[in-house]
Amino acid sequence: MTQEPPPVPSGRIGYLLARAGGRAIRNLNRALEPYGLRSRHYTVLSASAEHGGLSQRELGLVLGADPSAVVALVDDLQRKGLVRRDPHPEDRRTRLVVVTEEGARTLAETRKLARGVDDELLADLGPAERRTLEELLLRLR
Amino acid sequence: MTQEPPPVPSGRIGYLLARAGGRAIRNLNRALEPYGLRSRHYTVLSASAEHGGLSQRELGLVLGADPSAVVALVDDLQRKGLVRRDPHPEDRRTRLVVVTEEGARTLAETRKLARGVDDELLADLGPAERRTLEELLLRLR
DNA sequence: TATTGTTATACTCTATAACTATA
DNA sequence: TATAGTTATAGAGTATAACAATA
Repeated sequence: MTQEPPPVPSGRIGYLLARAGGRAIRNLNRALEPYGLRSRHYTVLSASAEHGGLSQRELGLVLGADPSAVVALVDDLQRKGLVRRDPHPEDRRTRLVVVTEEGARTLAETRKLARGVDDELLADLGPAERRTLEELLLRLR
Repeated sequence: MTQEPPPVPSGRIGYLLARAGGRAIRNLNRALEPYGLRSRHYTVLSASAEHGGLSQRELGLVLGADPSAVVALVDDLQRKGLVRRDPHPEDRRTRLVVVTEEGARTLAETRKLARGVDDELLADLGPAERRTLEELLLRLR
């Protein structure tokens, strides 16, 4: 019976990122279950709110997801009354995803859950280390 | 037409991790295509080689995957002759996943690809920053 | 009783191609 | 011709439950 902790493949930053990221996503999914939402819904909601409305193409870029995947996510949020699809003032092809008042309320509540998941993930890091990590992550390609 | 780069939801380290990790995984999958392998196969190969043989249960912990998912991955690698399932000397339930000579050769080649994916991801970071990032990632829960 | 590996299965995610309406 | 959104669909990935062999 082996007792050692599982080893980690050397020189694989991508692997470490994906493993920790996957864990964070799974934890947030679990936390969002009572709302009938998943982490990607939260990201759509959060990104739309911060920008005051985003096209679905832009949301795809934020999520790193295919536009076809965005459609289903926005459908879900719209069905729950958390976002609207407004016409774009200049381009009639484009539809702006705008957070409703109820969406803003849900966002405020779920943001706490998202922060909680991050706090758990980063529990062993100090505030300065946490900032360093975030800064480095933002500079990845 | 909006010209700004897509914004990132604030205070979401888990999100940043998952996004960068997902990109790294996709890039490695693409690079491994000529070998008929995917990034999870590479991780199994790499972890087994470093430890000199791992049980499938341990591989599941390394991958952060269900044991049932490990079975299929090891099946694939065994079919290609890159790993063997050896009996465990002390526990007859357990089967040790051991890298074959051909597996070691494939690992040496694909390791270069994995390093290349990491290098691309980290192109904007200096060596010290890169070490810092890796160290912080290893301390995440 | 608990654990390792296995199978089957269902569900989610992701990726692709084709279509429409607009530009 | 190119782009935004949409639909349908196939393929990966993930999770769960049940089972046999072994502890």
